[in-house]
Amino acid sequence: MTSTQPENLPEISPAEWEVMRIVWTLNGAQTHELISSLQEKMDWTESTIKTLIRRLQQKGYLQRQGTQRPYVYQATITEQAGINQQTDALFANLCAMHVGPTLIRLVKNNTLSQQDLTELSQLIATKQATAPAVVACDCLADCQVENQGECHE
Amino acid sequence: MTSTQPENLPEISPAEWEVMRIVWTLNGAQTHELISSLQEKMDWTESTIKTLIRRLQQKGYLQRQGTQRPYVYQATITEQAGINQQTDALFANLCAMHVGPTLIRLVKNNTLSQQDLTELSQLIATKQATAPAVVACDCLADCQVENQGECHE
DNA sequence: AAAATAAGTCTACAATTGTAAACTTAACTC
DNA sequence: GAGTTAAGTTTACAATTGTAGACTTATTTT
Repeated sequence: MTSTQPENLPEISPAEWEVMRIVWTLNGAQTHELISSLQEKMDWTESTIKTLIRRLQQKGYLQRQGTQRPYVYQATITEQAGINQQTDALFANLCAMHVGPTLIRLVKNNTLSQQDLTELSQLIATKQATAPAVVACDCLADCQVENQGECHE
Repeated sequence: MTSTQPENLPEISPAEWEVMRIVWTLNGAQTHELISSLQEKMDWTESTIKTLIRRLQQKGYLQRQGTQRPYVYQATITEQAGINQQTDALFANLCAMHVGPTLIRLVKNNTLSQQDLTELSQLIATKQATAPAVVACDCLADCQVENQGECHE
């Protein structure tokens, strides 16, 4: 897997993630926008949201625009970069053997556009040229050596 | 997305996840196996590992086998179920518009077996019949209505 | 300019998580 | 069966996270 930690920023927590989504979606947002958007979805007080905004600034994911007071908060990384960070963190800890079935399941369960599917399909065709017959488990340091494929049995 | 919370067990934390991987891989394990396996990878004391084992039991993810003392700890959910739980939790919080590119990236960056690729390819062919031209953002409750596709611009 | 409001900061506190020492109990070894 | 060792339990403590009240400072309104 390729690791995509843009800098070495600390991770975005689930609650903080909700704030980032709005900022990304609106391409920057003011406090009151964040408050009203988030309160439609989450049962949070203003105070909670302000805390999350502050922590995201401290962590380096949000930056204020300008010096006048209705500040606009901007994200310091793109949404896709944020998503990559989250997915990479997750996939880095999955058994290699289970990644295939997991991706199949995700493709199955999510709505993809025609273009996504076309791209995927091309990508797969390319990969088929060099794909191995099986992907071995990599959960144990010595799995291949000692268990010779006997792990997960 | 399909939600896969097998029961309503609390979530498995990252450190706990490492323990589960070994249990899954070895199809059940004793304390000393967990300790030696994990210490090859993580810089943890025995004590830390014992704590994680205990918490996993409390959370309902590990169960002891038998009554004699070298207990064997068994997982109460399959590895794939655990992985599904983790990935579903993550994907449930991604903007629908970004799921496609994210899956493409994951397929690109991971090693898949010939069979995985074949299955994926068939799945994609099936999906192409009914896939929409575009997948709209679902970050804001009223994104479609109010922003008419203007979000994320 | 005074009042009202919105924005921002400070402080707080409980739950979860990472990390681990110390203690107890069962099992194995001589 | 006494001692050693492995396993299991209890307790602990700091960091992070979720959650939020209270206070301060700008900004806007009348």
